[in-house]
Amino acid sequence: MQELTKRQQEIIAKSLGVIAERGIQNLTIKNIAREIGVTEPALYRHFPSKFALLDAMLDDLEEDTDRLFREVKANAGDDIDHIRAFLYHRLVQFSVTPALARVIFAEEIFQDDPRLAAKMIHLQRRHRAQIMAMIEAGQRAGTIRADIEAQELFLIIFGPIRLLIKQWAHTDRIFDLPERGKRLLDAFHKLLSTRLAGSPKAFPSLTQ
Amino acid sequence: MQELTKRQQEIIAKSLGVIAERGIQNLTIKNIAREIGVTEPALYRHFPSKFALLDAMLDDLEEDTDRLFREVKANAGDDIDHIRAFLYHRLVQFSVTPALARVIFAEEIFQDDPRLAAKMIHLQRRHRAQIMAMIEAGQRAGTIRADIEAQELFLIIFGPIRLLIKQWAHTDRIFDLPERGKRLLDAFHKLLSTRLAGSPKAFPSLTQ
Amino acid sequence: MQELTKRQQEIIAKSLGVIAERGIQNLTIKNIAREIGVTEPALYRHFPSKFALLDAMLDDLEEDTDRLFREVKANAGDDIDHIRAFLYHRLVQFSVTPALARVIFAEEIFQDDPRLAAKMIHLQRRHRAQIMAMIEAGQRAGTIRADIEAQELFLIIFGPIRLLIKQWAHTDRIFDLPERGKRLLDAFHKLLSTRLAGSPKAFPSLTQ
Amino acid sequence: MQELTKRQQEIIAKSLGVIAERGIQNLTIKNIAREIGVTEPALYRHFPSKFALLDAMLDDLEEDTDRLFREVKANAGDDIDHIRAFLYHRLVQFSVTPALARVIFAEEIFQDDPRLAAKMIHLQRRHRAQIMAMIEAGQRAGTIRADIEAQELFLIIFGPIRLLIKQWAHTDRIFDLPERGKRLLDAFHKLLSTRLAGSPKAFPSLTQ
DNA sequence: AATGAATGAGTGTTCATTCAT
DNA sequence: TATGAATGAACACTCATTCAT
Repeated sequence: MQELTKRQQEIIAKSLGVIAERGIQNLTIKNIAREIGVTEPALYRHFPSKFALLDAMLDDLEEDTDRLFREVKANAGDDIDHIRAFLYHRLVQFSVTPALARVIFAEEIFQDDPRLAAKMIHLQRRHRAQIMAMIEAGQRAGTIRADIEAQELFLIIFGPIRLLIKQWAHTDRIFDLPERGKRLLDAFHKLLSTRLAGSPKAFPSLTQ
Repeated sequence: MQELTKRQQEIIAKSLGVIAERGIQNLTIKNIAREIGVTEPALYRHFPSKFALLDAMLDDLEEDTDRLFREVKANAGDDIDHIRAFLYHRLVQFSVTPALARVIFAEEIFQDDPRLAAKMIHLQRRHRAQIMAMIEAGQRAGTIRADIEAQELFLIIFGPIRLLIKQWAHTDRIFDLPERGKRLLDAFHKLLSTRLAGSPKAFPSLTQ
Repeated sequence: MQELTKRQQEIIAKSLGVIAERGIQNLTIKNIAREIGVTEPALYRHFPSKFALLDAMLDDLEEDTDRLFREVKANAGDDIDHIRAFLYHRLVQFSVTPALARVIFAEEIFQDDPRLAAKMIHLQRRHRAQIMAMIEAGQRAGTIRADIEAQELFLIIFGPIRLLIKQWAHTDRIFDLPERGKRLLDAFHKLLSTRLAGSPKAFPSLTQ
Repeated sequence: MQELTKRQQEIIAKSLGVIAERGIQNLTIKNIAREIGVTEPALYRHFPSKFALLDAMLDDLEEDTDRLFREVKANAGDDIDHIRAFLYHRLVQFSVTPALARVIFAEEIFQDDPRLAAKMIHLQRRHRAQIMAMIEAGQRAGTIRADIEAQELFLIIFGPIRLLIKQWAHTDRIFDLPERGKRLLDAFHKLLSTRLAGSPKAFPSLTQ
């Protein structure tokens, strides 16, 4: 989790580009090198191995997500607002950097290296824990319906978002992801909030 | 979509075995051949290419799903019952043949071959259409809440199920998938049904 | 230590050829393949890895040596005759297959793989034990001088032979190895035998 | 054979360290640079190529050996004493700088570059000539038995020493090399000296 | 005197596929 | 219906070396 050099950041960025355009199974050293305009060995000056590159990529991803969690929590609103804001800005993030979506869904491939698989699982577990904590807090505070267990609510909230992202990625990003996401989040509001109907809060814009 | 020979069926079955045990990225001709106990060229007697094999595998999958749809619809109950029954039996199917779960989530890899990608998308589109039709029928019949569009309801129903399956696969199938699925489906009942509370129908057992 | 196929034997033979001509550090898959006249992947049909190839080569070597030991012991003569016969025929073997000499002296390179290093050491230990046993038997029988410990005698016998082989290999095999060996073995006779002077036995010719 | 700078000497010393710890086949520019704590290109300030480095290393080696010869000859004693003293102090040298042993036995690798190979051979030839001269002088003076040719005596003296060093290096230097060497040298005394039994001279300690 | 960034050639290895038998 | 033997293309990675700074 150390600081990345400029070049390392560039490599990760271009790698995400390769993933976005050709899928993660085509994220080869050769393809990355070609994208950057150098030969393959050049990459090894910046990352000691492909594993290290992917590892740094996942770290980057985790940091991004953590930052989003922090920013969302720093804003006003109750727990349900926080969850909705997190998910919304996540979708915005994806729509800006579509490769992230493909990375998220690439567990199958990370599965190949046990260390990356472990990291991916750890990463997902942490995010799940964050969301779960918000849900439970909302249930205790009475803003989220409590007749369904938090465990199930997590699936009900996160599952549709994931599926939406997947549909978006698979339809060549034909629709506006955040826009469709809003409708989904409104539905969440209707389904899960204990507040009487009434338009839910707008999403605060974040610094990044 | 032609009839498969006994040997072809065996190859597909063993291939699913390889996927279940080692992931789809390890579904190589060599691994399949080893599993069956023949040499690699032998496979080419039965399928002209790896593509053809995967193609047949997807056809198989589609047929399975279609059969499940038919059986579910043949049973009594309203639309919401049908949807719940379909999803429940899907989970049972997965828990019996875990490889199916990995195939479902392997779109990334099928993506490599445009023909397979198209087929995968077509397949998913068809299933989505079936579910959507049920949802819309339920909304018209007044059994499913109509204040959320069918489009969103589809995400809200299918997304959590997919995520549950993924969690199950990624935790080495540590929990009982159909059992956890039931709790999720109960939650769906609470969220989506217009019927007053009351235990939802039990799931009919199907022939297969 | 299983049976080798014809092709495997050929590969080992050609590999020895590569070693003889270009040194063991140039024993690359590419060079072997080129020598045989196939592409590199073809070799992997016959040996699963380069390690397996080298492993089989060492096994072959050990078998050869063991056979020589057996044949030598089957001949008449006392222990000192056996030792001398073993060494002489070893030199003949080397002069026929010069690559063997380079393999013998290639421990440095085998050292790279811990499994091969272990095998090489095991192999040398076994041969040393065989020679030592002969020396000690000779000392007990009174045919070999006993005022020097067997341990030292082993060095005194084997060391010069090794050095002679090395000189021969390093001078591009300019001299007749067995011929020069004979003179060395005669010297051994003078130095180590308790028998009165007199020409030592001639070397029986072996079947192979 | 020009003077080496301080930095060049350090590089050679660290290179010997790399050889001692990881073998000569791991003597890469990268490993040397890492050992010294600089980047790879830095080495090229001090040696124009890896060849030049190895070349200087061999020169160093030769100089060391020559110095030992001179010092040994400067001491009292007859030829057989000189030979024994030379060998003994060589063993001491090796036991102090184990890398030297690995260099000595790395001819295989030097073989790759014809210039280094030539140098190595030249070096060995010169040492051989020195030893041979001593042997022949001893034979003329009547202190070394003359019924075996000097050529063979060289093998009989140098071969066992080399083999001992090799055993020592290959057993991770488990035994005391000079100590075991003494016993070997005592055996030489018994075998080669014409002097009647009686403890051979002790080894003079040298200045270095 | 040293570095950051790069390279051409080469390493062992795996892949889907072909072909003669 | 299967095998033994092979292949072209690709894979991640290492090597000694160069060059601008």
